[in-house]
Amino acid sequence: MAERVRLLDVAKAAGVSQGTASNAFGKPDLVRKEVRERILEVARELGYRGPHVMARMLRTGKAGALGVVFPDNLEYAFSDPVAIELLRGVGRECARQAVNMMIISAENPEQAITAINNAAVDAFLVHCYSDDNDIISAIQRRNQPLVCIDTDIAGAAGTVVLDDFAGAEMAAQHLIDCGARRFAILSLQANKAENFGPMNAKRRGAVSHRVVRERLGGYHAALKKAGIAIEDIVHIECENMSSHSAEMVETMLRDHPKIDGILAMSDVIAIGALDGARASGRKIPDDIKVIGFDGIAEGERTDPPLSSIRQDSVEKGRLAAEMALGETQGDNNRVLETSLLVRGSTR
Amino acid sequence: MAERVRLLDVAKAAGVSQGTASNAFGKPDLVRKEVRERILEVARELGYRGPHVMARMLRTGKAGALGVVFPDNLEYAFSDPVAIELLRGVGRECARQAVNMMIISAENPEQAITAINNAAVDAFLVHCYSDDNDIISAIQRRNQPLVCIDTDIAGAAGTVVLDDFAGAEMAAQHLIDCGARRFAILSLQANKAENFGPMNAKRRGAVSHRVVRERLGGYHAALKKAGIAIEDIVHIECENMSSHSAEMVETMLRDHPKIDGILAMSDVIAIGALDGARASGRKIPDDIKVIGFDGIAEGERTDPPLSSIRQDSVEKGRLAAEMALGETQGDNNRVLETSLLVRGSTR
DNA sequence: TTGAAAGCGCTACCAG
DNA sequence: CTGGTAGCGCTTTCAA
Repeated sequence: MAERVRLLDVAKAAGVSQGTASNAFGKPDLVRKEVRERILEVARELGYRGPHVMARMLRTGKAGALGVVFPDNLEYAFSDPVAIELLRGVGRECARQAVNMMIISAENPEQAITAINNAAVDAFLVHCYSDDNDIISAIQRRNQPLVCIDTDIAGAAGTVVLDDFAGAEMAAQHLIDCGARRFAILSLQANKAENFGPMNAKRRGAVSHRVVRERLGGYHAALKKAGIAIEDIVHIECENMSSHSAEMVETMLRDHPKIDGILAMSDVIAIGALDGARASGRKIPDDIKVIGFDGIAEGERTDPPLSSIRQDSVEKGRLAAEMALGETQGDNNRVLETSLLVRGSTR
Repeated sequence: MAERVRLLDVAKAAGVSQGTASNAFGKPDLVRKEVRERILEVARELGYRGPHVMARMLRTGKAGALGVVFPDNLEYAFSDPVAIELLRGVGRECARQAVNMMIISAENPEQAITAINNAAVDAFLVHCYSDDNDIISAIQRRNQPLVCIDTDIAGAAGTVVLDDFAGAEMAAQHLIDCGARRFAILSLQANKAENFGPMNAKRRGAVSHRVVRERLGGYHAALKKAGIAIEDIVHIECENMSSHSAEMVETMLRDHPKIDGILAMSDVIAIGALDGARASGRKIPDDIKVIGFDGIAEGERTDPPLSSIRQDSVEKGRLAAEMALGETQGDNNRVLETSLLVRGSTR
């Protein structure tokens, strides 16, 4: 590889100072047209590739990139449909603001901390369920704007969450309206430690993930209002994977054959629930009604199509990116609304 | 915000030279344990946040990130299931090599060029169909390793493509084996210019996108061998969107009601074809057989489940990332194989 | 408008 | 093992 041509070389060859040459590239208005064109011409002749990115970064202190981190599970970003929608929204806003998008990737938490420390970015976006986390501390140590999605983090520059309580309440109320009386709740992971399977009262009381806590609260509120005792509800903690929830549901229906309403905290879980219920010989929605949460596109093509609580994940991502990149203008705590999406699995 | 603490401040306060302080962070083995611990202690007291990323980059010349570009359509990355699988593979390899992943984002080609010039990365990965492209020129101007996926680019450090010809041949042969005789080919976009709708012979001769050219060749080879004249095949160029291909197929079946085999160049297109055929009153696979290309997960849940040519997009992405980040070891032109995936839409 | 020169903060080298 | 120091390539004052 030939030796790199530097701005100074161009300046000398063009007979101008380095400062003027710099302006020819970065602030064309400040250089007389004639001079500017000569500089660009000389640059081309010398094979100058334009200002060195890292040098400019160091000088200006701007990275021109937004860091995106998924601390709970770093490969999750490209596996979960909801995370992908989020990324689509983030990408859209980044494009609008002419900023690149840095996905922080790592195989384990320790490596993630290094990855964060090595990332040349101007701000961070974090999607996670938990808030006590070495990864998050590492981000905060960088002392750059940090916006978190779906959880509250102390000291964050902004927060974008859903009105999860209201959404869950809506879901449960809908199943009640459809005539369900014996409920199972399929929960997302509730704590840092993986502990899948039936949840007893103690575990339900120790939920640390905000999303799970809120949605559980919403479900319970609606069911209680309908005269259903919390103790009569079956609670199961699932991995956010259809194949896993399908198994869980098969087992569950063996132990609790009278269940006629399933409240799933994600559509991915709900889709597995449809499979599990069908495999257990149930007709949906006649024998069991199922409602998910998120409103992902895949829910249109399940058998039967999945009812859900719709959220706008794309907009959630876009908004978060806007907050992270923005000049912290005004309201930094956004709560987005959800809506009921009725499809075949509940009617 | 408080004034930034620099490494020199730490060094002074700890009574060591800047070089030693640097080593305490970056090359701990070179510093006596006792000294190192004092340095780290002092750093903590002073609130030093660790080496400045951009400064280190400038000094070492390493960015610790891989740039990923989708020149054909910059929002495409998070919309197309195949692109997402690709990203998952790229992300996996980046994680393995402890490198972050920079998604180049932009709203238009001009802005994309700026985005590329502003990206602090060590190598580029490009997924595209066309090879003549201002965006690609901009990447090449950076003079960094460039690996391209699904197309050949002159001067690339590496290339990962599919054996598209063989895959397409397999698809067409399968439909023939299933008894189809009157074919329609639903093509991906064939050229830079969008020109959706029926393709005449002239347009078929002017296909610039490698993937389309190869797959078309494969389809034709198998059909010709079965005694079917190319002129009797209906060719339609589709946008890679199910809703679009569904419309196209409805129209097509009105004009060519006897079609009994559909060869789609992507599963996304094929899924729309299923919808369109069903809307036109056809039974699948009895009246029409449909086979896609890619083998995406969504194909399992369509009605009926979609037959396809399976490719391993995750591995494709991973391999490309490995080549881009690697020391250019050995074979830089990989051709991946495909396999036939028979499901309900062809039996 | 243009030129000269001062760093941005760090790592790598070389000498001890 | 440690210290001193050059310089990565650029942008941005400040003066002319």
